Amino acid sequence: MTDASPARLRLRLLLGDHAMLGPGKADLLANIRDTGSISAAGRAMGMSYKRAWMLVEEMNAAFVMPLVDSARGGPGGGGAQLTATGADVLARFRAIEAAAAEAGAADIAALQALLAPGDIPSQR
Amino acid sequence: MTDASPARLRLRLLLGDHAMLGPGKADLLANIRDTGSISAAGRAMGMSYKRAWMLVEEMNAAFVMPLVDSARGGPGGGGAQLTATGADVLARFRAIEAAAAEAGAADIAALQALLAPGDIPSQR
DNA sequence: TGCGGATATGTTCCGCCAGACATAACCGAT
DNA sequence: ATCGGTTATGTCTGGCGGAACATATCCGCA
Repeated sequence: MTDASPARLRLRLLLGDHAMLGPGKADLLANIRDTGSISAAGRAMGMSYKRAWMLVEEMNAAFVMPLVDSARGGPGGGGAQLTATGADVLARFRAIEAAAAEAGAADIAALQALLAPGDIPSQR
Repeated sequence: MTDASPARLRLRLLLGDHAMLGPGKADLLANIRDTGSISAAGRAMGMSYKRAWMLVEEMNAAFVMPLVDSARGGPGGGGAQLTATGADVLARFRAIEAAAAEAGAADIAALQALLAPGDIPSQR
């Protein structure tokens, strides 16, 4: 069956000592790629610019190369795009998400079958 | 020192509408099974009894059958053990964790190779 | 050459969640 | 009958993360 239900598996990678990568940063990367701007990406996901920028700073600092390339001024006042490393990191995180969801699909379904009625999203 | 073990992938299952199962609850289940007591399990993991009990209550409410069976009074003042459902849920969660870690191992390693020096735990 | 939009960064303030503390009820054991 | 250890549950408070607000800076463009 096609899995029409929403993503029910959130995973967070503890890569370094304090460097971590989770759904929030991944979504932010995707939105930056789509919008070409940190502030627009933040707005798109109801996140303050400051928070978005802090996350970008964390990611840029955590890896050998920045994941997001930003420029002040310029056409439209400035902008930001993913670097090749950024696109790679995002793609790999999505791949891990997909692989994990697939690998655990059977057990996840089994757990959902044990859920109490009323907590099941399809049956409100 | 808290994390000498290579815990590099934390996953959290969003099973129902608001029911979620993560590493904290899984560890709590394991400790309850080992100690036979909610309070002892909480102490073992540096968690207040109240928090431990709240997590147990959440889990018991989320599933069709309780995961933890508890009794007041009795030998030793009382106690708690995992039900068959509880043991099953715990085992399945561990299985999902293992499967996810294995399924994403290659990409995780690739991401770690992109880490900036200084954040790498193996090079402390 | 000033304007505008975006990045970059600091400060202040408030909500809320986690833990500390308190208490009741339960029941085998002594 | 009392004690002790545990479950069960409420209240209160402090800290902390995040939101809101404020600015400074950059640079293409009209």
